[in-house]
Amino acid sequence: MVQIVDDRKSATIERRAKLFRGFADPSRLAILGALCNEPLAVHEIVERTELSQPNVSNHLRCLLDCGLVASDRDGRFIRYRISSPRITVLLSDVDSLLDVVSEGVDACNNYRGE
Amino acid sequence: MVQIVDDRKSATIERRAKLFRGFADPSRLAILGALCNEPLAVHEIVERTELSQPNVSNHLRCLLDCGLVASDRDGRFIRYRISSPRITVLLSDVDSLLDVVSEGVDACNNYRGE
DNA sequence: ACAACATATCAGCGAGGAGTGATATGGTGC
DNA sequence: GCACCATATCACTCCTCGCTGATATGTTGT
Repeated sequence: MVQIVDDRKSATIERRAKLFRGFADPSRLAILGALCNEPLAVHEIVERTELSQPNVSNHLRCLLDCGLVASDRDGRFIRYRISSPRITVLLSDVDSLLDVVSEGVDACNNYRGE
Repeated sequence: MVQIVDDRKSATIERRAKLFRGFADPSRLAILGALCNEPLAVHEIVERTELSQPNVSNHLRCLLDCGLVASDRDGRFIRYRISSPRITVLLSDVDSLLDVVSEGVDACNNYRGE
């Protein structure tokens, strides 16, 4: 019983962490940022983010499997788009949190992030 | 000019990524989750999360420097608390996003997260 | 069917972070 | 001042992730 509750709790935490990790990468954020404006094909994402094509594809695969983006075939293109408005909400909430803590985040070098 | 804009943009993306990375760890999420209910001293966090004491201290240092938590000395204890309600907002955003994508997140094994 | 473009996949390398164990610092009450 | 508790710090190892380069798959027009 306690076991089950603990398992559930940690499962939830693991999920949250995993989802956060989906956002915790500059490349994926760049991709999501680009897709926030409009759906884009892979080569368009490559152009705008200046990431390599395999790199973009790899991240898109990850984002797709996680359900953060969706894809539609359009001729020989594959058009990707944000899967849920909640993602946009999350991204803008992060920005408003950054308004408060950006200074500290920049300064934090413990587990350095750059 | 374009340079500057690009730098700013990427700086923002880097910041977002760094901030997300702050949340992208089960231990830190457990700590933040514990602190969401009430301020706690370190040893209390250790008890509730069942993490090792040095581990908790390390993460607290990181969270403190990033400005995600704040601390007050109380006798020989040091009491930590969530620094901004926006953090709670962010955490609940993630949960509501998980309502939609948890299935996919569980399934995603590309960059495996467990 | 073939050429050209769009996208996906894979192996391998390099780097950064998380946890541990041992130890140091700091505050408290006797 | 000393024993004790609370917290912080440090060195080290392991593991995972992200990027690249080469290549495969797939689609379209001729």
